[in-house]
Amino acid sequence: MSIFDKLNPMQLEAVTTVSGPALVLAGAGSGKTRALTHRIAYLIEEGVNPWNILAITFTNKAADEMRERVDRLVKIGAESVWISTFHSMCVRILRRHIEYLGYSTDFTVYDSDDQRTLMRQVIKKLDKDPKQYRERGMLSIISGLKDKLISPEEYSATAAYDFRQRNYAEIYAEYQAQLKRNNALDFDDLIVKTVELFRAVPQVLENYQDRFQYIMVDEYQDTNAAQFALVSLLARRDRNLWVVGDDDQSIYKFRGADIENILNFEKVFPGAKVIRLEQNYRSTGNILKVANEVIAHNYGRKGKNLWTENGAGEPVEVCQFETAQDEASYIMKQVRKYVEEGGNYRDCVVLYRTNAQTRILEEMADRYIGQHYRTLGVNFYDRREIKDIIAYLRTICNGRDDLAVQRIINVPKRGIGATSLGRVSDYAELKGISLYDACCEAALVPGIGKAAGKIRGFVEQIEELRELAEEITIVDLIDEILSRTGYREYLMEEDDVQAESRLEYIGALKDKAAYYEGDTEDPSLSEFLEDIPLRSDQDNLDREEDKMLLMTLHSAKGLEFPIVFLAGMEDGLFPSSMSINSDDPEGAIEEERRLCYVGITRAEKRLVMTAARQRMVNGENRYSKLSRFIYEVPATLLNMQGTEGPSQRRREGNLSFGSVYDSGETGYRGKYSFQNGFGGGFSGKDSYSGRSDRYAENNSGWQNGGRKRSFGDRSWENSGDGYYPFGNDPWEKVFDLDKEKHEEVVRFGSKPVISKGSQIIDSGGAPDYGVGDRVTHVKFGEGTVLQLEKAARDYEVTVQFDTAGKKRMYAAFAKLKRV
DNA sequence: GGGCCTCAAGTTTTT
DNA sequence: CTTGAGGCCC
Repeated sequence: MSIFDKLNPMQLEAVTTVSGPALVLAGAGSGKTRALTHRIAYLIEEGVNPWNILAITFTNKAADEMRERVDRLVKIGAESVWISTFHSMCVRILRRHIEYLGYSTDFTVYDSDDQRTLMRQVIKKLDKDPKQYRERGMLSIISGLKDKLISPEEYSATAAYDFRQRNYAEIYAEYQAQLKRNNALDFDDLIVKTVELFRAVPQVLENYQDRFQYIMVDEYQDTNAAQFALVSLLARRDRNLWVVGDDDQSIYKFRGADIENILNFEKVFPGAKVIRLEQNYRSTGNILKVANEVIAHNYGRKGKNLWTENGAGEPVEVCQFETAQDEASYIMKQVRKYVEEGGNYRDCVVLYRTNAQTRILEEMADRYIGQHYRTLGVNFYDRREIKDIIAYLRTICNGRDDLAVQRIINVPKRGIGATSLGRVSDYAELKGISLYDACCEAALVPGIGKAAGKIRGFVEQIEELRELAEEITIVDLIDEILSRTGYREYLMEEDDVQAESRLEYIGALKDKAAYYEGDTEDPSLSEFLEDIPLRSDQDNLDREEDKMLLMTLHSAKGLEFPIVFLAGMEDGLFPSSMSINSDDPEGAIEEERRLCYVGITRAEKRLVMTAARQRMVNGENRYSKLSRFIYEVPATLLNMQGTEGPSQRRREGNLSFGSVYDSGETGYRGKYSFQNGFGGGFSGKDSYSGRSDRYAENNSGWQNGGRKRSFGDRSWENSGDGYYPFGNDPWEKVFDLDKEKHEEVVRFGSKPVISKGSQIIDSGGAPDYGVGDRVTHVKFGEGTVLQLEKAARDYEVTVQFDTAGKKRMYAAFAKLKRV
């Protein structure tokens, strides 16, 4: 019995395709990684030297997992197979050969934070208006250019006649020059420079072509033009390129992933064999049907039809709640129930569109399931305290790292401000030395004055630490940094609330250092620091730990869970209003739809999609309908559960609209314009004349089936009842009366709601207290109202608090209670 | 130099 | 609401 006997015919076909270009279209849960690893085993069995095999993934996690599986599958020679991410592969190549491109081999890799710092300096240096040329915008333009392998020179040539583009070109060129001056590469450069190297030095390319005769690429749908060029160069000679991907799971277009790479594979590699893996082993029949229905709404697909032999399973659940809090507590209660019935926390995951949603979910998780959850959120290495400590380590390790020095020279405060730093920096540039070296001779810097002594203090600290670093472990070195520089005290003083957790994170960094030192033959600080920019939180995801996970949909790619909650299934949130209102709504929404498909197909047994009618977004209450993606699924496939308990808000009665539209229970007369982008689903042009309650019942197939309805330019037939099955949303009643001002006060029950443009702000209305009344405030305690005046959208109240002094605030936010 | 204030902005992000 | 950056004043 061979390891290949368990493969299905298509998998076997994929695995035994040894030479020539091959495109494996692998649907979600169709055994993609299995095919990949088995193919490596097969190649070796067929006599291919493991040394000649290269497998490229996007994440460290995927690479680690593949490594492990190959090791298990292949007994001899597995360790010689090169399994790596695009980026770490490029780092390895560049550390050997980058001198051809005029960099030195000990280059630093800049992470996104470093990039922003550098970009800020570039914009300042070139004296560009920071309002018009924002760091983030510039970086994304440059990243987009690099993804397409467009150099500053090439871009500059095409941008000759456009003022704005000329400025972009100038910024790009300067940014690149600064990187080079710092002997640094950003993430995109890792790929770009490797391609440059291969193009510039044929013998190096040949060297790697000899080495990598069999190339495999995972998640091929996520490659960008630069990565494609890299792979093409390597595979050009032998044409043994085997790629696996799923066009329906391409969710990184916004980062330059070019779906065309997969759609055009056969054109670029004539004679390519195309193999489809369509049997899904992961999900129940119902879940798969829902996934297929949703993704069928996309155009220009390669076309796959996923099927499964698994049972139908339970229907997919859809639950809409009044608020995001209700939604979150429902999810957590469901998890708790599942565990009480014998399940494990680790079977469950909550997926959502934006990181902003984590707060409420975590709050409710704390309340209902205690510590049995973990959030994949901000990257560990992106935390401020971790970056600070790393900057110290970087400075100790290598004095030429200007960015690191800039970060810490005044953290904790040493009285070295922007002016002094600027003087030292100018001096450094003038003399062509590094910032740190300039600090070492601070006394010579013109106009430096008293700051010289302070800078000397900093240099002495670093020098001491540098000497220590020779003798002690990295773990101890971190402790020395904390105590000698006063960083620990600095954290304590800065914010006592977060200080403790920040110190815990630093503790975690020490753990990582300890692990590295224990695990490495000849540990060195520079090696420890070297690949930190290439590491992410995802790498340490521990699925063995019995904890429920919270993460964004993007982070969930490649994972699977018995029970998946898709939270925030609201139009405007998912798909995001950004996508709905983008220049290319069709394309942007298709990408969101693929993301939805990714989310749905993570589920093995149970899928619950939840939404809130009302959610705080950017401090404002936003009302939303269910996501359009839910309406793309025939209602018969879904178990619509309505809200958990009756809606308090709806019981308050109907809205009335200022003085113009004041109505009773039945609804409103007049012309209603639904706000642009608000709540999703309707564009600014959409309007309805008549009674709003009729709108809910009769217009556009709101609640009855068989009517055509549309969102923007797209329209489709309602395939049955079940649309908007949850009664009248408060949202329905909110609209924009005054188009000039885009601002109107409407009344929602007893509570006025103010709308502004496409946003809705909750307001407290007239306070139930007056001047002279005694009131309490959650934070400030008791006090006496001194003044109360009507402001533009709210009342402004001035209170003399007994202990907290005099405060002036908005009534709606102050939430004062009469005593 | 640094504290305080105001203002604007705010997706997703494997590396 | 939250965060960050720049402006202003001491």
